[in-house]
Amino acid sequence: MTRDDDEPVGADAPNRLLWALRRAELGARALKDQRLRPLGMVPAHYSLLMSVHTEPGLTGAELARRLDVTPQAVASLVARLVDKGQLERRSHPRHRHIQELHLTDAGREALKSADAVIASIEHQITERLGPDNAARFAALLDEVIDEVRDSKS
Amino acid sequence: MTRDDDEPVGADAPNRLLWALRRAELGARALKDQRLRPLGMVPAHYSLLMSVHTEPGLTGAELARRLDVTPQAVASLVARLVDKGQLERRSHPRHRHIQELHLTDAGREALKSADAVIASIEHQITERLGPDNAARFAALLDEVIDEVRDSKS
DNA sequence: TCAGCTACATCAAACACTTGATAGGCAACA
DNA sequence: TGTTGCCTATCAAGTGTTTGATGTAGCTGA
Repeated sequence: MTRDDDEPVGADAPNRLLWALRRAELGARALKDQRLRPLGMVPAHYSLLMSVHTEPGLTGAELARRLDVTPQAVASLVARLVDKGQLERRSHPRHRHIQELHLTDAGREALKSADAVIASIEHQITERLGPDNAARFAALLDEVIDEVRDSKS
Repeated sequence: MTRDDDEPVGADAPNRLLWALRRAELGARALKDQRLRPLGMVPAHYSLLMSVHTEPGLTGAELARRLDVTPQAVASLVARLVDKGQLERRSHPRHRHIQELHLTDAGREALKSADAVIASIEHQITERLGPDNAARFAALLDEVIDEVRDSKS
């Protein structure tokens, strides 16, 4: 019986970690989407508003890097949020053709509501895992982020 | 100073867990994509082939549920993989208009190469975390999956 | 001062996926 | 033995994102 290589792939054990990571993120995204929708918002809008709130004056290009999407995708989102009156474009003081992004009052209000929803999901998960495990989980995620970032470059 | 609510959202601490989860998955996906591309494959193809390998005879609709996408998206992927000769449609013995999906030899070969790549990424992360932490990480991910699945329904 | 470089923004086309709607077949139940 | 209901597959249209390419403005070094 020397036909160990008959099986094209090993048991699913080795792939479980990445698979679980994908499933968890997929599920979390779906949940966020479900609970954000009644507020007329989608996760992508929330992420963008939150980024601008954290770093006011961000440009479209920088935002694209933060969110890991293309500048065009950001432009599309920004256009929509500007239409909704939640976001504001201001021209950069030094570079005229560059646009700084800032939240409007309506944007801050929308973000506040959305953040309450996100925080509640966060809280729900933290409660399920327990505080210690939640902290450990966050630390492990950070290490995974580091590892994949390093080996990508 | 009773203006604690001046800040629309709390510190980014409460949102760190979901944010980290998203970043980790995003990074992992990018890494998979980067290393799979030289093999002429994308993560979506890999997932599909792996699912069919694990459960031969899967139908398009069932596959859609496994992968959390719509049947149409699956049909599109399947069509491409059939063109590449890696996947085969067979009509279901009882239900004629239903198509079972099976890997071809070429598909098994492609999956084998791709799985080696994925396993190496998995191994790399496991090594970084350490075996104990990797196991704990997988367990925590499973719990998160459970939690979001339960609260979605 | 003036090339060359870099970075931002944006237009246009291609692509992938979703939502919505249609058709056909099997099965269970009256 | 119809007939209702569910599930599958697939077509068509709409949406969001990426890829590719263009124009423009500031920075840098000769």
